[in-house]
Amino acid sequence: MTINTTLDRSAGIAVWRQIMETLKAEIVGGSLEKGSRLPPESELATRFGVNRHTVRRAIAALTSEGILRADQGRGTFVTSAPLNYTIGPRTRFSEIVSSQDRAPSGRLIGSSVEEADALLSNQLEVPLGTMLIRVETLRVADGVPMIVGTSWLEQARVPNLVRDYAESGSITTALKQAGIEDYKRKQTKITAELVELRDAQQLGVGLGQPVLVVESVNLDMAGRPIQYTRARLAADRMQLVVNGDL
Amino acid sequence: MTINTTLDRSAGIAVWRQIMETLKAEIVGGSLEKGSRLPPESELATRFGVNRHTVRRAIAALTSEGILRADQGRGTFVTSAPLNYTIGPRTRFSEIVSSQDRAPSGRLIGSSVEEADALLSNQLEVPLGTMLIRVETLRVADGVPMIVGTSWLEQARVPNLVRDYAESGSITTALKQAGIEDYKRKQTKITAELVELRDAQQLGVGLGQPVLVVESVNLDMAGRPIQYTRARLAADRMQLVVNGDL
DNA sequence: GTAAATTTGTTCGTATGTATG
DNA sequence: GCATACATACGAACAAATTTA
Repeated sequence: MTINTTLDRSAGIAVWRQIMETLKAEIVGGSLEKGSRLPPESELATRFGVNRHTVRRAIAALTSEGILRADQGRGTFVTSAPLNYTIGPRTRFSEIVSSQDRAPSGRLIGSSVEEADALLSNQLEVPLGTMLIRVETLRVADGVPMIVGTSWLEQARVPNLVRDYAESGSITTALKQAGIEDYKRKQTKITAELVELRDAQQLGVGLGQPVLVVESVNLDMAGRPIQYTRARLAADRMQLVVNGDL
Repeated sequence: MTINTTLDRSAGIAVWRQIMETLKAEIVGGSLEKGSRLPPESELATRFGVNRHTVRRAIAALTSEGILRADQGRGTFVTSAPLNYTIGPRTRFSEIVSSQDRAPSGRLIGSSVEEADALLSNQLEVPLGTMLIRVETLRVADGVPMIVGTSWLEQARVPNLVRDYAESGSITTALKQAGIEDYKRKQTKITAELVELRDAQQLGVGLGQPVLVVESVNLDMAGRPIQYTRARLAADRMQLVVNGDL
């Protein structure tokens, strides 16, 4: 299925960029699989109703992102497949990534201690003003930034979280060292926004691009909220997959 | 909180558009409330490091979207705040998006017959070239357009789908008349994209805004795919909520 | 193995859109 | 409104690498 390709020439978005986005969406959507060959530039130019140069620029942008590779005389090929991120009761980023043969890594990019405001006290079921640890993390697969996440946890329950996370690169491991053996997802809220500057820099996403925003609450085995997270996902590289009814 | 902004001059997105998106994000984010006055153009020009002409163009775009109103001599004011519409535990996503069945305030905005391409034949498990019915629907809540959906079904299995849908306003009913008593959701994929021109018009969303894209497959009771749907949701008005007990 | 066809890569020129001052 | 600089888009031609007949 080729995605609808009506180009808008007065929206303040360059045509080559609109074509780039369309192609990327088709790759993420699965119409163009990893390893498959793109139609020739001349054919794409006809399809989009533009000059071949314009298609070439879109391809060049995708090439510099590592999504395509062009071989003179042979064609242009899809080099990276989209990462599918399945959410469910036992969502673990590292499990998802490694099951798709990619090397997972989480990096701590910041942390602070702050008091619970109304939203956080409600989500974590703690009194207003409770001291919370806030950690900012960047999750990378195969060297490609995928997710920027901000998590809040009750400081009293995980006093050494920042140190343990920095050592292991894994929240699961850090929580275990605080005596929390396992946890499960309570609820997940999903929406889309335009990327903010800091996230754009962290994710290597262009300004004006959309990100998936996933807000979630994790419960310990006693059903008590342990972690509230607001994650921003590079939408052009990821897709959430939910099995069964939604 | 003003959203910090580094402008990119060769990203294929015009500077006036980057400024427009930044201002819109601040309005959506609540920094600029409805009725409040924008800083003067000259001040915004300084803040963004651009010429006043460029700021004016961004403001003009927001004015034509009905978000701002400029009064000569007085200033520029925020005239509309975005509304939020949450899909929660009480609102089944499937009821709203693909099936549009039990509460048929969905409207048929188009239909056609086409051959299955690689993606569709894979999703629906039919041979390449199988004749499919494609239906386009628009879902409106409280008079506000929320979702544009495109569904494909095998024509041989539901030859009178369009007529039956038009009569009943319900895909469930139309499927029953084709002998398909019930169906269930197989899988849902979620990603975010920039809105396409046609969807922007249908949804009343500004170009350059993100939409949630939800792709889903429905199975009949024998486990055979019956319907593949690709729905686009106005992300600034909606939020998907997934409960942990999937 | 060679020639032709295909496909990407490069270089001109021209016109239009965007942003500044 | 006007002059300037740069980015974007188009068109034509040709070169280089590869595949196909």
